[in-house]
Amino acid sequence: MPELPEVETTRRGIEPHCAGKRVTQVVVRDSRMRWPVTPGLEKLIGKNRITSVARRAKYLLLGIGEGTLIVHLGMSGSLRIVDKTAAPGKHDHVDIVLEGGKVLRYNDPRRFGCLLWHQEDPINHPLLSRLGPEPLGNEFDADYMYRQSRRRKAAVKAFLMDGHIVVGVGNIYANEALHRAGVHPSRQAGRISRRRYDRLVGEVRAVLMNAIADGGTTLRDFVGSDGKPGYFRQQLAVYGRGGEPCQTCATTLKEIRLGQRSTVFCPECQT
DNA sequence: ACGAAGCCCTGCAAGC
DNA sequence: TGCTTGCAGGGCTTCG
Repeated sequence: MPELPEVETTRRGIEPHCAGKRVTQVVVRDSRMRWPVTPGLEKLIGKNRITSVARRAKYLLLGIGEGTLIVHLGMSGSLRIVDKTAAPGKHDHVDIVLEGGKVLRYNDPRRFGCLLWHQEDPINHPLLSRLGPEPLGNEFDADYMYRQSRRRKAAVKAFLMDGHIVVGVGNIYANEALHRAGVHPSRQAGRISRRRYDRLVGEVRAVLMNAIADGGTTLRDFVGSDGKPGYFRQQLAVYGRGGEPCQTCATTLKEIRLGQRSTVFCPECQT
C-alpha cells in the first residue's frame, strides 16, 4: 500500500493525534520485522512526549523525547489511530499508547517494515544518510537528473526507482510518470536528453502531487477505520492496465518485467 | 562504481 | 475442494 503519497497521507493523518502527546505505554507483540524492533523500545520511549511527526523518503520519523523512532511501512504496513479499547487483530505488531486513550497501532502482514530507535539526528542514520533528494524538493530537477544519469546504462525506470538518485518513486508512479513523459521504461538512463529529463521530472512531480492530494481523499477516514487500498486505481493510466488500449493513442499497452517488477507502457507513445 | 539478482514475509488469485 | 505456483505497492545485501 505505501507509496510516498500514502506515507505522507499517513503522516498527515496521525500527526494531529500524536504531536505533543505523551506516550503512556508501548506494547510490542511481535518484534520480527525487516530488522528486529529495537529491543527495550518500551523503556526507551515510554513516558516521553512525541514532539514531531516528519517524513524522509518513505520513512516516518517520530521525534520522541531525545531521539527518533524511524518507521517504515514496507510493502504492506499501516499505522493507524485507534481507540485504546479496540482489540488488536492479526498482524497488529506494535501499539504506542498515548495519553488521552488513543493508540498508534502498527500493522504489517508481510513484516517488510521496521521500527528502529535512533538517539541522534536521524539524518545520520545509515538508512537515511545516503538517500537522494526528495522528489518534491528543489534539488530534484532536470539538471540534477541529467548529470546523475551520464554514463548510466541501467534502464531509466530502474534509475528513477533508485533511492540513491531520488527517493519515493515506487513502481506504480515510475510507470505512470514515464508514460506521461513519453519515455520508454527500458531506455538507458544515460541516453536521455536534458530536455526529456525536464519533462520527466515535471511528470514525476505532477503524478506524486496528484496522488497526495488524492491520497487525502482516498484515506480520508483511514484513521480509525480500514484504509481501503486501490482507490487510486481509476486514475492510473498504465499501471495494472497491460493489454488495455492506451488512453492517449489506443495502442495496446504492453506489460514486461524490468528488474523483477511489472512494467507497463505504450509502445507507441513512449520512445 | 555500477547493475542485476536474491531475499526477507504473508496473502491472494489463478491454474490444475 | 485442495494443492501448487506466481505475484504484490520496498529496498537492503550480495555477487559478478
